[in-house]
Amino acid sequence: MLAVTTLLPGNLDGALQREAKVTLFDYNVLAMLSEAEDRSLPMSELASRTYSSLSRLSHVVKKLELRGWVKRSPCAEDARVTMATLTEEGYSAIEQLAPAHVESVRDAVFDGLDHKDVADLERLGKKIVQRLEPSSWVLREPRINS
Amino acid sequence: MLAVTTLLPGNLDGALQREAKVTLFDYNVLAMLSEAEDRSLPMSELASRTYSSLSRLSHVVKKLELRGWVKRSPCAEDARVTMATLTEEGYSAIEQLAPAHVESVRDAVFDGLDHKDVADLERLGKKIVQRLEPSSWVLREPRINS
DNA sequence: GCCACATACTTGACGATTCAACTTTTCCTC
DNA sequence: GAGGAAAAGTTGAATCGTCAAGTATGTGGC
Repeated sequence: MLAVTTLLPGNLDGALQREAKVTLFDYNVLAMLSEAEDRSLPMSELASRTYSSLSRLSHVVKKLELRGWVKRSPCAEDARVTMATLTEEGYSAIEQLAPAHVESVRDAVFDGLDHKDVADLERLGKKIVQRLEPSSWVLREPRINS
Repeated sequence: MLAVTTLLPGNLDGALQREAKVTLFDYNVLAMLSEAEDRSLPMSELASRTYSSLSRLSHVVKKLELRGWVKRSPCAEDARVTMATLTEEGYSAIEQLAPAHVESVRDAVFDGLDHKDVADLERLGKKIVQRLEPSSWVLREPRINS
């Protein structure tokens, strides 16, 4: 497990880094925003979807904002929350990055597994996440179009 | 998978950090040394067993040396290699840490899985490592006393 | 309607990690 | 046996992540 949890992020991160000076975590932030309604999420929601602390996210979003990929704005209903929104540039950025990243993931993981393996992987992954973060969104997800 | 590879190391690392100001990676370095012959390994071998770069390992071993847990010495046969050796203090340190860490791992992973799950986990883990680092020691290990 | 507590977020400092450069020693080839 | 490539480490700078502290806003009890 140590091998997997060390090598896999390292591998994916390395590929993204070489490709575009972007971290796996950066990528994931952009990805979550790109899939969200209005390409926007409150910081705390984004933190929980990326499994990160608010602090870490705050630093990273600042960096991404400097690159012009994300912007932050206050929320009308609750003055405590900050909304992070993907900009057009941010959207094109992730659109460009996605194919190579998907390919990396396939390469590193899925090309070596058959259908049963993938099903097992999902089952086991969920069981483990269940213990670590029972409230994680991956455990909800009823998959609308299945 | 992202959830697992993020939450699991985070969880274990956090526990060790709180317990003893030690990283999961530090722990792993100590553990690998403690299981090695003479509690010693060449830096490069240690790096490969901990899935780290030589650079990362070098920094960490320097830190552990400062704590008095590890010492480094040149190797007679090959003047390029330096040997990392666990000191007595280092050994007691990991002896003290181990029970709590094992408990964390059980808690986070194995308590939620049955026997079949564990077998599947091993199979999948190996398949993935196979693609990422075919030379990894976890794939050899014929388990002498099984 | 005020006090305490919880939530949402930011910041700065510190420690960890990566990256690129460099040194030293060994191995290979001619 | 000289020259060049590869292997083993180390180092310093830059980036990343974590932690503790701080601010501002909301919420619930009395």
